[in-house]
Amino acid sequence: MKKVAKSKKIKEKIPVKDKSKEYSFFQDVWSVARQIPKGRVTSYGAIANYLGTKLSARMVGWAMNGASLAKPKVPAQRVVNRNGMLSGKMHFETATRMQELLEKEGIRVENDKVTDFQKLFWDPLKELGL
DNA sequence: GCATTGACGAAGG
DNA sequence: CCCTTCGCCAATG
Repeated sequence: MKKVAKSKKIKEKIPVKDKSKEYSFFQDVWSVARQIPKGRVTSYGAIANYLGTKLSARMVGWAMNGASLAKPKVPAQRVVNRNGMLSGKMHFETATRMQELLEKEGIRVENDKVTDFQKLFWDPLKELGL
């Protein structure tokens, strides 16, 4: 994979558990996130599950923390928690940025959560493989 | 190097 | 049904 964008906040350091692996967990997460179809959403747990670390959904969230540093941009707004809630909206440029992006794609957001989340849910395991 | 935290999630009370 | 605890793993203090 390409090198990750240089960051001043997180330096250029990318968490890599095993150097023998050419990818980092971050990049994998971003990779999956970019494949989320427009107008669809998924959850941190689903991505974690796809990466084989479903018990580490928190790491996905952590990875998304650096999503804003990724290039091309990662549609982090399409990634919500298992409840369909925009748990990460506060990490966007503005508190309303995430919702705006989602509504722009035709996703209805109500009270900080995606309506019809279950219907719009996009499971990488089901859609990409398996 | 231990303790706390976190864009999560499942299980238990 | 709401709240607490625990697990997961990496970063941060």
